[in-house]
Amino acid sequence: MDTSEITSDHQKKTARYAKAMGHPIRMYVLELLSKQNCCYSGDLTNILPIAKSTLSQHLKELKNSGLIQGEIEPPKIRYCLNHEAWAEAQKLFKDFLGC
Amino acid sequence: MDTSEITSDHQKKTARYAKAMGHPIRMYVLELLSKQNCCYSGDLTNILPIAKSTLSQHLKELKNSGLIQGEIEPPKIRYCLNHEAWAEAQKLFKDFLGC
DNA sequence: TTCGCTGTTCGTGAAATTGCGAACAAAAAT
DNA sequence: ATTTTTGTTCGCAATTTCACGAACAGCGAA
Repeated sequence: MDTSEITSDHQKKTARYAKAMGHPIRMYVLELLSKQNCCYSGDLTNILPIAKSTLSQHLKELKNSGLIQGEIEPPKIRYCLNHEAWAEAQKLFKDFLGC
Repeated sequence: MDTSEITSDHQKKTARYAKAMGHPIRMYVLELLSKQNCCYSGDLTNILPIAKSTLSQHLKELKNSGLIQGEIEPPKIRYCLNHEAWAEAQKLFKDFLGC
């Protein structure tokens, strides 16, 4: 079905950000990045008890949502928050939750 | 794998709330309830271009997350926010997003 | 007792998600 | 040139999600 006429653009956007946050591993990554600015994928692989392919998938989902971005520093990749998207998410959830 | 030792309780909780918010239809319902206090399932069925069984599934997901609750007023059901869970979600997302 | 209304559950199908190991690719190190 | 390191992608399996129509269940109305 097509709900595009009922649900608003900000509802779709908020839902998209929420979906990206809807997994504890991704919450962990986002919280880590909001505290320390950036991190390396390899470091996360050493910390988190999941396969590096699984971590790669989670990071991809966060990138696809726009919340983080990765900068290649061969052979590593440095991940950080995408501040533009982060600010947008802040505003959307503040408006939505009223806090 | 078991990430229960790495991801914290608040990260799991925030992820759970985020998951419930991760669909535009559920965002629509939550926003409606935050504005007008309560609504009837049947009214939503008339507004939203989705099958009533689909709406029932979405409402069930919101109930399972704790964000809403339904009160039976035969033959209808009246849905409203669960203010305790809503307040918790407000705090969790405020702490997480820093807004 | 039967009918009508409201909402849920079931079964289905398709798609998405989640996890993994293996294979691959790019770059640096040797 | 080869090896090592880092991270991605593929294929797989299992599960979940999302959508629906049909059947079911509870209640009030007739």
